[in-house]
Amino acid sequence: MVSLKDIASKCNVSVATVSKALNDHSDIGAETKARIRRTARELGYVPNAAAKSMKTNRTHNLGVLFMDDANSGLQHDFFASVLESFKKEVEREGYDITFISNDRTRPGRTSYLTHARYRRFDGVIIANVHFDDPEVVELVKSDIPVVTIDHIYNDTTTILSDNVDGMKTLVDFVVANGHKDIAYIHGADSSVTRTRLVTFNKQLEEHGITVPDEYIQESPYRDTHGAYEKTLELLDLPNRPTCIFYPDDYAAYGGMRAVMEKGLKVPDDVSVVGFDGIKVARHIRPRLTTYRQDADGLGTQAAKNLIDLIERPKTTLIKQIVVKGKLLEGDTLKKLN
Amino acid sequence: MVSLKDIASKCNVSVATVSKALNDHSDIGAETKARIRRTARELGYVPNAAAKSMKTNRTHNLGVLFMDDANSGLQHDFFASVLESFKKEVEREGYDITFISNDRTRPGRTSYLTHARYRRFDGVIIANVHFDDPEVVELVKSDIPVVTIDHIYNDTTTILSDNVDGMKTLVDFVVANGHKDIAYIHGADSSVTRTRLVTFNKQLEEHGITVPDEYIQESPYRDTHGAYEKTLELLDLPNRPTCIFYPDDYAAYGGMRAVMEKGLKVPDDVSVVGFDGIKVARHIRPRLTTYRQDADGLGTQAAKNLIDLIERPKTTLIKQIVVKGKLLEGDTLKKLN
DNA sequence: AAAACCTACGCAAACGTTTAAGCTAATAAG
DNA sequence: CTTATTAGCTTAAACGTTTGCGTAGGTTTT
Repeated sequence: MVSLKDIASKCNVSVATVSKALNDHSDIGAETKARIRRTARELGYVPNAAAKSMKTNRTHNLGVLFMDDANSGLQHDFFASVLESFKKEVEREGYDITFISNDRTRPGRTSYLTHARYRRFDGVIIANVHFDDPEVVELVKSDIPVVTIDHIYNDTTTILSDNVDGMKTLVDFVVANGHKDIAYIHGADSSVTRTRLVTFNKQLEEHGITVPDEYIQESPYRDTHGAYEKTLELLDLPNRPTCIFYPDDYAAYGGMRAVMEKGLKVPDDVSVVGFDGIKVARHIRPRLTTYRQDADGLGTQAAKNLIDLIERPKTTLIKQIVVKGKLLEGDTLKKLN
Repeated sequence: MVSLKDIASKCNVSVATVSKALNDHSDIGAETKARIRRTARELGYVPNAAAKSMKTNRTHNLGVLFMDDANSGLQHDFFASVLESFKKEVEREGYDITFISNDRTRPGRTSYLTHARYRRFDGVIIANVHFDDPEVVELVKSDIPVVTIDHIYNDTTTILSDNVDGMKTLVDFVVANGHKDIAYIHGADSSVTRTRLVTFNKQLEEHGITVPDEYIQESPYRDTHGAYEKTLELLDLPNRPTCIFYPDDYAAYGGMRAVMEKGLKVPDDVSVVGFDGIKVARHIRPRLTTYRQDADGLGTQAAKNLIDLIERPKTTLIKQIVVKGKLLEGDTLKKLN
């Protein structure tokens, strides 16, 4: 590997001069600069990120921490979308991204924070983990700039999908279509889940609709089978709901399966409403009626804010940024009026 | 950040001793070692990957290069699965992964190879890119250990999905179910596409079936709309096929839509066969009949072989490893006999 | 013509490691 | 009792950068 030293000796200047020339410092003569740069190009010089980072204390490398319950990792559509746009945005600013390994079973593994320190990440984005995990909390509380997705900590910038708007929008839409018997299979307990559930109840109340207890069920996120079974229970109810809300689109597909297997039709007999707006759903008939979270927006906002936090720590505030999604009208909601 | 130096002065030993103690060298006394290690723990010492890499010329960091035509990035199910298992496997061996940025439009960007050199990746995995892109070729030809997915270069270890087996299996299965009029909408030209197409024709020939030219159509990978339109054309043929093969599962869904919109039924009127085995397809009815590529196997093999290449260069051969998938029977193929 | 000021470069230290080689004192061998 | 051996530690150089400070020579100001 060719280093500054090689260029220096070839140009008969000092290493310092070469460094300054390549970094375009003002105290190097124009023709010297040109000569050094030409030589650098000729020799195929590539700077060494490690050496650079030792001096500058900046790696231009960001850590990504992610893990969901189902351990779906990168196959989690929503997270993949967020990460993809995050990646694009940070790359524009010259940053790379590296995963913080989350294999908790590996012998000799280090904590998330230790890993982040080892790699000297300039910042970290955290999504979809167990936010109350002590290791996650430790990382969040450290001096490393952090942006979280969909979870609020004190003193940490958070990018939130607008779950309130989402649930309100869906409820309003469903009610506007004449539904009154609306069930909700919500996800496992988390701040997001609570927000949605509270909003669900509140918004229906606004419309003067009360929800019987047995209409509210719980099933993990992205668990088609769980949703399938809960749906069967709901369908067996004497007062069968006309519409069922699901925690996410995957679950909704599980629910649709249950409906069909009962010999019923979506949406003629039962309407189905998802949450997420996974990409593939647009390509499948019937199209799911759902609330599309703006994953791209979340990723981009996360990137911008994290970089601000890193590069302009003095002037950057800790913020909570809410990103609206939008209703995706599909074919799984029946018009009752 | 606490460094070896801090530990050294606290323990009244030299920095060298600390380094050796932490790396368990044999020429440090047992009690000294213990004392140093305890102090390191107390001070919260975390080694500096950059400094380490400068001395050892190893970063324990691997580059990931990926881009598909549709620019779906991480949202590409198949690649996400491959990458996920690759990631898990390399993390077990103490490696991290970092993306090689592929935004070709960014001003001041560097080539893939330059990026890889800048970060001093120990190795690189390449998937789904334009394999004849000069920048990719440059990277492959460099001295950096490389493993490619689904594309063969000379002198590069490749992990291949068994497209021959896949297509044979599908053809055999479809023919065994009594189909004789089988159309194939294949993907855009690539080595994978060619392999599948050749095998498709050959295997049908084996069964004594000839395929009319108009049954062979082209539509890009993962393009539901393209597949939709080609399917419409096929359905308008006087000799309408009884079964249509698609380049991938996404495309298959596009095809199914076309069938439905024509007022026909899958599989009663037209059978549909995909390729890939995307995860979500298992949750949606009707279940797609397809060939599930073993993405996990590909990722794991890629990881193992890349690490071998890095850690045991002398004794590791350049290989081409074929990973079989398996037939996924769904509900989209009609039994005609 | 002396004083002040640029311009363009070099010097050297520093970042945090690793490691070959050297040194000292204690122990084992002859 | 001398001499080789060994255990345990230190010294110092090196990896490839960046950057504050120094300085020599030239140019401008008084």
